[in-house]
Amino acid sequence: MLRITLPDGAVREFADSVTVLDVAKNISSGLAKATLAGVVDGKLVDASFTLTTDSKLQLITDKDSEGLDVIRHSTAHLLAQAVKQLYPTAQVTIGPVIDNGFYYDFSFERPFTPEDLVAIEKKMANLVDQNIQVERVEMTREDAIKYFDSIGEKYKVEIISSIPAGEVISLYKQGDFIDLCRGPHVPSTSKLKAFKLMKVAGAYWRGDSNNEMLQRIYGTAWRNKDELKEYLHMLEEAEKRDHRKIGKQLDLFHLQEEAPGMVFWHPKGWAIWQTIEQYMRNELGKDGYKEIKTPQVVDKILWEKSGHMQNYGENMFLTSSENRDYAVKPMNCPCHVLVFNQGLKSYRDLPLRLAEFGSCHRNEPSGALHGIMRVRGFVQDDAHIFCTDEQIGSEAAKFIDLTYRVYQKFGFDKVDLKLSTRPEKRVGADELWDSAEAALAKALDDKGLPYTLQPGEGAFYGPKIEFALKDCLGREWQCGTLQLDFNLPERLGASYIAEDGSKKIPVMLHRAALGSLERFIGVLIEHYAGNLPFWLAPVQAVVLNISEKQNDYANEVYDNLRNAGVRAEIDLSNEKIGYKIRQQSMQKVPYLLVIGDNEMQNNQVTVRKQDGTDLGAMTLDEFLLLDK
RNA sequence: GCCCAGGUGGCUCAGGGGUAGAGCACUCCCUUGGUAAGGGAGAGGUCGCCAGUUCAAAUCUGGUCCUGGGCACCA
Repeated sequence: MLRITLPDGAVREFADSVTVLDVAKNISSGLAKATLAGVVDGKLVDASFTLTTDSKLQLITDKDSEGLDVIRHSTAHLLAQAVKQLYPTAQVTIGPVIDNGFYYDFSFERPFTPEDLVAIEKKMANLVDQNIQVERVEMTREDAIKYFDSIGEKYKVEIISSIPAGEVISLYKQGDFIDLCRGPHVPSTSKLKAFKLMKVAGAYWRGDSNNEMLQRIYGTAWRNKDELKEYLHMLEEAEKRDHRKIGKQLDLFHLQEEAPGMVFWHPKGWAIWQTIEQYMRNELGKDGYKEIKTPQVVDKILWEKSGHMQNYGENMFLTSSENRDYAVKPMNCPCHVLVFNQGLKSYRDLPLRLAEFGSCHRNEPSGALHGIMRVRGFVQDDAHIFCTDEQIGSEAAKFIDLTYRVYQKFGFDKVDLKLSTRPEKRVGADELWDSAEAALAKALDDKGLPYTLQPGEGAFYGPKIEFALKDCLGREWQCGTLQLDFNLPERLGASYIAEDGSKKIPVMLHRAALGSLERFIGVLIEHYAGNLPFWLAPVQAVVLNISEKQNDYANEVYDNLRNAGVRAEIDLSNEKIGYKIRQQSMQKVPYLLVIGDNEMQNNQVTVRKQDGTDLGAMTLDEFLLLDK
């Protein structure tokens, strides 16, 4: 007698052994049809899994997130099966589930073309129609290696060899296609109803750029056609928010090949920039930072002393003059230490917070560039805090507060936090790392902020906290950062006189809230789809006349707006009001001020918001109070 | 840096060995019109760059630069 306990506590009894699917059938035929897999005592298994002892069982259908993952995983196998049928010489490697879908990496003698994708997708649909059963087979390690070796799948052989001895080797067979896989999988290909192949891309075998480049086919898979359609629609909408597209439409900036990875800011884009910079300058002032400015081009010797030449040299732009070698600064930190080093410092001077909107250049690999999100020339809202060991915690807390305050102002409330701890290759005593990591973790915990731990991902000179924001396509961009540094002050000879009269080396905190302003503006544009809030909008209001008769009055309003500090423009062109409103609406201007005979007579303006709301007629003073 | 796909008027894109096309934008004229495109006329391109094949190259080939999607990278 076998007792199976279901999630609702109900117990069903069976003779001796029973499969997951049998249990589903025992409950209802509808459920049996919907069952994709099961969770037995916490472990995800196939629907064909046989239970032989009393167990807890949860049936998995496409309603469960595990079910969707199983669908995606099985769709990856379906892709591999289709590829093997169409191109028998292709070798299979790995095919995991990712956000919204899956990919599968192949080794093949020629690249897959977009036409190939169409053919493969067609073949996949055909295999679904055939309703092929998916079976699990277990093998010994030797047999599995022998088998994959015999069919020439050398990557699979390599994978099996790296599976720890003692682990069960499971294979999945659907028709004539057999793949090494942990599983579980859907019981038959007919369960896969909504998928689409998205793109081909190169990817290194085992993620190592020294290895062969494989061909990765990306796909998306869903529970049903409607969900698939919804996802594709979401992607289209996200593309409309792309900062590169909106940057062009709104005439904010451009990039061109004469300066790859460096931004040409246009008047409207620069207006956004200036607003942000001024705002940050003010916030930094509130927190006791002192702003400085340091050189762009600095003797190579400094970078050798700082360790940048050795550790970061490949990414630095070099130049020379009169037999002296220089580097264009990739970071501001060494220069800030040089400022700190001017004059004898006392413990009374600490914490010393030096801020700079410093322009940096990094020679990023060409393939890494991405709009204004990943560039070679950028400016950070950078600052370095020189402090004692004891001050690390409070300074970290103060900075986290600043960052959240600032993000909130810009409209971001979803931030991913990461704490990166000591890497294998590092400087500084372990006790120092212990206390530094603990100080950062405590600062986060004290504020009740959840974070992901990234063990070993810290910089060689200290642990760090990273603040990441997401772009419209879900890509994460690191913006804020807080890094402890026990190394650089010492290397560059920074010191202060402690309370007891001894000479000590200060700890240095590298920190930026927005990170690169270029990237931050890119994220902002996508976050708001170009509809920036009033305080950030490059053009805040446009004065529109109905006809020539109101030109003088319109100009007067326009002058008054600018005198009141509003970034205003005026359109007196010989066009109908509907046309002008369309033009300015597409430019995403927060307020349009319409002036006709009525307004002129009453000394008013009629205000139309960007979303189309008509706020009616009001005096200019009343308008100016709207966003106060 | 690596793999793949692109680069055609200001913008979005079509064309694809025989002397370059559309829509929008732009200029001028008519219209002075009340909340997302009024009408007419006109101007504008060495088809990314450099070679090669050809009687002839935007079109084919090679190289190169840039952009895009991934991968790798992001002390």
